[in-house]
Amino acid sequence: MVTIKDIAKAAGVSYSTVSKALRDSPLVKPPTKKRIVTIANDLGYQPNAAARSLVSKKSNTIGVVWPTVERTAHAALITNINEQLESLDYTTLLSINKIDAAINTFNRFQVDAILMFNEKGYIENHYPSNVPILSYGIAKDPLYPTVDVNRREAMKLAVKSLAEIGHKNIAFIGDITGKDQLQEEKVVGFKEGMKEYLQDVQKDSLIPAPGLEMYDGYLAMIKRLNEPNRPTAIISGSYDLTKGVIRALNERNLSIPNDISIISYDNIPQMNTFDRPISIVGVPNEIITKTITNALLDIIDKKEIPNEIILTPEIKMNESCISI
Amino acid sequence: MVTIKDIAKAAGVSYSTVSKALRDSPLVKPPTKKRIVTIANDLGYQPNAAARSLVSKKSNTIGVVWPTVERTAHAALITNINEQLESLDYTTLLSINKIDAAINTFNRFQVDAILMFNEKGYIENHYPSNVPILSYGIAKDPLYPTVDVNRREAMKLAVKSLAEIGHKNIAFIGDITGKDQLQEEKVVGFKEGMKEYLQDVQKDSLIPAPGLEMYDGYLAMIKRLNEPNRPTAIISGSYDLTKGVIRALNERNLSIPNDISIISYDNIPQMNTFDRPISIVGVPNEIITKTITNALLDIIDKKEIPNEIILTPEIKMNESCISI
DNA sequence: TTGTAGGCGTTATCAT
DNA sequence: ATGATAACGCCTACAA
Repeated sequence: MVTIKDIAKAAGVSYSTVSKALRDSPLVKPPTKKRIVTIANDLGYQPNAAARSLVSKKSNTIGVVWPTVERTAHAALITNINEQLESLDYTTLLSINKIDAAINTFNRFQVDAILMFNEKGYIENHYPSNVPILSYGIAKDPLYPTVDVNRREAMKLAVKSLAEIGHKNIAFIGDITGKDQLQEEKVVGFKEGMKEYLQDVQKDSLIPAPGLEMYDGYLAMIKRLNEPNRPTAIISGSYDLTKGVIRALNERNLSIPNDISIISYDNIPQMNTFDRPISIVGVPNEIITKTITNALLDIIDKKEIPNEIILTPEIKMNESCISI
Repeated sequence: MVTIKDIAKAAGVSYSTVSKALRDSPLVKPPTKKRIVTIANDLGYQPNAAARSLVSKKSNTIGVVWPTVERTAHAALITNINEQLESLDYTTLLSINKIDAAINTFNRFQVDAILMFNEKGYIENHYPSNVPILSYGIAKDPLYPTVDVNRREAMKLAVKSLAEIGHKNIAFIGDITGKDQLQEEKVVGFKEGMKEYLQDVQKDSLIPAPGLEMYDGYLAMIKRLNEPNRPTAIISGSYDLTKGVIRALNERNLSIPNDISIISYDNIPQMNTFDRPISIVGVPNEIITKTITNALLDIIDKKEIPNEIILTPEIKMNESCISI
């Protein structure tokens, strides 16, 4: 392992000069600086994070608690956040350990902040941590400052938009079991919308998907199509479900939008990869990640941030929906 | 942040005694030790990883380079490895940055070893690193010690087993584009097996799946079933594809194994979640992870390890295959 | 403009 | 059995 002392020796200067040079301090003459930097590169110098954060109390690192790798739902989010933080000179480290273990690890490593993915929609415990924590998920009486998306509003918005162009028989497809709070919010929003903008939710307006994968959407939709009273519009709870729904409609030779209009939740770039445009409702991915990144930087700087940052969804209607 | 000095003050001892007590050294009297530990807990003491690894040159941490979170293929592997390392008192940290950036980060943090997921099947560059690197993926002329699975052998084994019970019309379903070396190995193995144990590969013995997800398997299989000369046995390239194949067969009212026998690659626990047993070929997940964990520990201890550790697949035949 | 010295939290080697 | 002290690699006043 090559240290600044090695560089100092090679450059014939003191190691504090090296330290300054490498941090591009104006206190060192350009030629000296240049020489030192060159030598550092030649030697393949890597600053020692341990030593650095020991003295500076800063690691320029963000820890992400991510207990369930298997769920790809948030992968796009993390990829994005990672990129943004990198451009800000922060390193992102992930831990897939249990929440408490992960938080412990990040405390020992003195990361500057912790981002906690609150996947199930609730956090049971308050975990002791010297490092500030930001949570992403449902913001109901949150133990930590929380960034969340107003899923309820998103669904109401979708219903409203469809009602405005004459739809009455609208169905929601998604997880309606109530086990996952994040999903439950969508159901509630849908119901509220139906009550507000139309008469009420008919029983069969909820199409239960056994899971949130594409295939679940496919199966659920096929099942629904075999029953009477076909809806004129579908609101899908997620991108993957939408994929399945489209496949089911294709299989039955039903046209979007002539037979069925469709709006999908999840405002992510992948939504544009369908063979036809699909109307979208949700908070754009970049807005979510930008918000999280900024909040992270703010809590690092010990700025006051609101305890709940609730993002408002947008709707992008296009030719996947027609008036009726 | 509470340090050992704070504890020392509170306990009325020197901080070096505290250090010993916390590391459970025999050099400190039991009562003193107990008192110190209690105080440490009360104060919520967390050892500082930076200071510790600075002096001990050890961080008890493994860095995992994982450039593509979106691919769930290795999620089960990582989860397992993480658990095993945790039980050995090692912490696992993931980075989804580009390979070179990730390796840099881990070098700065002085992790004890780096595990690199070689997802595409090849590593282009040799990345400078003071920390030893272990790679998981194709071991062809590897730049780093590598753990890999003999996918080729797995496919040959599958063909052999089917040939032995009388099958002649065997088809392989998977990625046959040759773009992914890991997948290509399977194709080669299948072809070799067909040549060795039967006459040859017929053209339509390869069923091309556009991707590796369940739905790809479903589509590809449906397409194949619409063509003449139905195979009597299918060898599937992955767990997800198998899910799709089964769905397609169900849809066409074809019975496993009466109409078609089936063997699937991927020896993972999830294989047991089908509604019927499916024959499996591959290296059991735990063996892969055990091997990786052990190799990691070995390179940390600077033990010599073979440059390539190629794992030999097993086959578990069951009632999803019948004689013909 | 450069060098010296103190300290970050911890471990390990000495003394006491 | 306990305490003092040097060292790990780096940063930052401060001195020269």
